[in-house]
Amino acid sequence: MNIQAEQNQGAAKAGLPVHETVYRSLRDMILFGELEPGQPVTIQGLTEHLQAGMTPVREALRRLTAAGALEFMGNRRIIVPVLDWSAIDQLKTARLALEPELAGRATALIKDSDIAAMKQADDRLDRAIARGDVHGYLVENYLFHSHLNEAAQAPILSGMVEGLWLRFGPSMRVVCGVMGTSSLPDLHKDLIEALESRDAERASKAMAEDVKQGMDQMLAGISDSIDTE
Amino acid sequence: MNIQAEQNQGAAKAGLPVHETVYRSLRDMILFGELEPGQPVTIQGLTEHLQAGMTPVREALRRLTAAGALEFMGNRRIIVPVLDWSAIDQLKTARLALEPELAGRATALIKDSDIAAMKQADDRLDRAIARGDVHGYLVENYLFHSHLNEAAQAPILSGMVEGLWLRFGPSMRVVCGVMGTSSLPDLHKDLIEALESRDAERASKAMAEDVKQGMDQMLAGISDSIDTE
DNA sequence: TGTCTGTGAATTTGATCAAAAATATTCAAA
DNA sequence: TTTGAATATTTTTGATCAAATTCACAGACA
Repeated sequence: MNIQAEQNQGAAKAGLPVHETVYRSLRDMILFGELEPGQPVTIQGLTEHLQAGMTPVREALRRLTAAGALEFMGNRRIIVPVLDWSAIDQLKTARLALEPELAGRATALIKDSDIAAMKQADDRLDRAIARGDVHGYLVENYLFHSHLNEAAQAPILSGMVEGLWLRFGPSMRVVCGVMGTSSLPDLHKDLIEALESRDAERASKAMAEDVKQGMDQMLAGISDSIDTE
Repeated sequence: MNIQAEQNQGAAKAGLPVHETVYRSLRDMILFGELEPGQPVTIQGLTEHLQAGMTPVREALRRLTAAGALEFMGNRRIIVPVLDWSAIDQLKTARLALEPELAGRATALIKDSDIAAMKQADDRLDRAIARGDVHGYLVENYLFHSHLNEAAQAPILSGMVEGLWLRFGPSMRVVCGVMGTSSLPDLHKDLIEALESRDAERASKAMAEDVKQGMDQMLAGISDSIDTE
């Protein structure tokens, strides 16, 4: 049995319905770069890959397409979206509109234990970069940000941000693969300091910078891939 | 056959898959106040109401719950969400972050024919208010805004906004019912003038005001309903 | 080039199973 | 006898699956 199928089985143990465990498996695959932009995603392929029935897979795919994490072509085909310049620009706009706001809101509410958890994630992130582990980088970076977003206690806003991450997840891997993880910006330290001193303004600014650098890197990666074709 | 089932059949004529037509029927029901906050939504009820099979209905429901338009309770039940103060506050924040941006982007791109269509929608909106037609108000108001959002040619951002409208759709009707449509703000005229003079800054500001007034009215409606219980 | 047909995948239906809610029933205590 | 809590039963509803259908694409053929 493959890794995803095992994880799917493991999640099922928790008494969750199959469509939910399938959804989570797929979400993680998208978020952490298991899927490549442009890659077709078939129902039957996933039923085998995840050891699940057709209906649960269909439902998980609908949820992901509704969120924009997958793209539904007219002709009953589903693919992993390929982001063009405009898409990345829009994602940058949306992230800049929401994530600094969440960081600001989180500052007043976040507990020391949460900050500690973020520090740990950031440490693991640094080590992942040091060993050139792209997957590890993606996981820890997501954990770092999502932990902060959760702390803001604004489920609607953080849910929207989650949707944005799902959209650019697959493209992240490609960009990281091209650029390497070494030169990636690290404003996380600044952000953590801002949180520790409960400086909402500074946290918000730091987050804005982090988002800006990340998305600009994606934009740069896109123009590269256009040049090299 | 009921109205929704007929519309569903009508949409099916266009060669669209059933799950798509079911989705659109349900989306319209949510958007235009056919469903009440707190109301349970059952799969089997919808299969009869929309004259469709189980699977397409399930898929439509998954899409809507993924968008936050419906809420998935722990015990397999789905209801129309009841918005509390925090939810409305978050929706206000998100709308203020996105819709003025879209209005600004649309200003440079919008065609005169689009502006004309918006004017017509606004006229119908005024007439709906005059005759106290809440449903007509909701429809035309949505058409007015979505027309503008489409013009911005930013499908990711306008998709996000669409999701927000789905979240507060059901609560809109309740608020309108309590307040009446007569006192609702009308910054649409100002917005249209800004578009005609291609003044992005002014269009953006006008949109921000419109959103602010609309959401503040919802917040006021909520505190009313708390007071009166 | 255009049409036809086969193949494979998506879609849809209907049936089955499992879970939760609603209803009815039992039994003990006042 | 009546009340009420606990329990059993029925019914409704959701979850899953497997079979049948529909549809889109690709290759064969005119």
